Amino acid sequence: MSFEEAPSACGPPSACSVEDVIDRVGSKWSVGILLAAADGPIRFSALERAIPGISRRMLTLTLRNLERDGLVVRTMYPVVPPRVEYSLTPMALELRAALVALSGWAARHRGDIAAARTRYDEREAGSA
Amino acid sequence: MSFEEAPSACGPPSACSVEDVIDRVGSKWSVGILLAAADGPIRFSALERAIPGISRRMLTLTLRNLERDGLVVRTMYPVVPPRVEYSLTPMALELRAALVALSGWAARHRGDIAAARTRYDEREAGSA
DNA sequence: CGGGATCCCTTGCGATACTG
DNA sequence: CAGTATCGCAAGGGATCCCG
Repeated sequence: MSFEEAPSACGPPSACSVEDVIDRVGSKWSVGILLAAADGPIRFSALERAIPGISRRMLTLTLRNLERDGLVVRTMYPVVPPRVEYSLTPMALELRAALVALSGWAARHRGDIAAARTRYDEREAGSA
Repeated sequence: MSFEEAPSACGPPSACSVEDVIDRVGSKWSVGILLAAADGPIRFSALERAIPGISRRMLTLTLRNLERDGLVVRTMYPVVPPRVEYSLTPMALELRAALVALSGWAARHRGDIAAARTRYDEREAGSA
C-alpha cells in the first residue's frame, strides 16, 4: 500500500475488490481509528490517547487517507486553541459492521489459532 | 497448567481482536490465497497461477504463515514429481464468509470511494 | 492544539539462482 | 514440481523538531 503519496484510482471496475479493501483498511492503524471514531466525533488528541502506541505522524497520515477515501470527515473549528474533530461517514459505519463480523471470528478462534501456532512451532523445533 | 488462552500478549478478550485479524489476514497475499483455496485442495503451482503477480517466495511465506495459524493444511504426496496440496480448515472457511462480507461492502462502495478520492485530490490540487 | 517536514532505521518483498 | 537461500532496493513508520 502506498501511503506517503496518494496516487492510483483503481482502473477497471472489476479489478479492485477484497484485497484492495484489506489493503486500504488493513494499514496498521486504520481499524483502530475507525473503531475509536465509531461512537461519534472525536478530537485529534482524543484519538491519540485512544489508540495506544500510535505516533502523531501515523495518526495524521492515516486520517488523511481515510478522509481521502471518504471514510472520515474532518471538521475544523477556527478557535484558539485549534479544535479539529473527526467523524465517520455512513459508508464507514457500514464497514465497521463488517469489521465487527471479523472481530467475532477472531474472538471465536483466538484459542484455536494460538494452539495451532504452538503446535506448529513445536513441530518445527523438533525437526530443526 | 492450562494453555487455553493465547500465548501472545493480549490482555482483555476484547482488546486483541480486529487489528490482529487484519494484521494476520491482511498481509498482501493472504486473502488471495484464502479465496483461491476456498473451492477445495489446490496445488502450489495452481495457486501461483491463480494469484496474478505473486512471487514464488511470497506464496511460500504466506502459505507457511497460514499453515502456522491453522488456516490451511499442507498435504504432501511423496511421488515424483512432487505433489503438494493446500486446503482450508473449517476455521478458514468461516473466515472466508467474513471476507465475503467485506467484499460486498467493497463492491457497494467502490464508486463512492473513487469519487471521494477524485474530489479530495482536486480540492488538494486547488489549494496546492 | 493539530499538525507539517526531516532524518533514518527496519521491514517487506521482488529478482535471481540453486536443490531434492 | 515445489520449494530454499541470498541480495538489494524501496516503502513503512518511529523520533524529533518546528510552526500557525
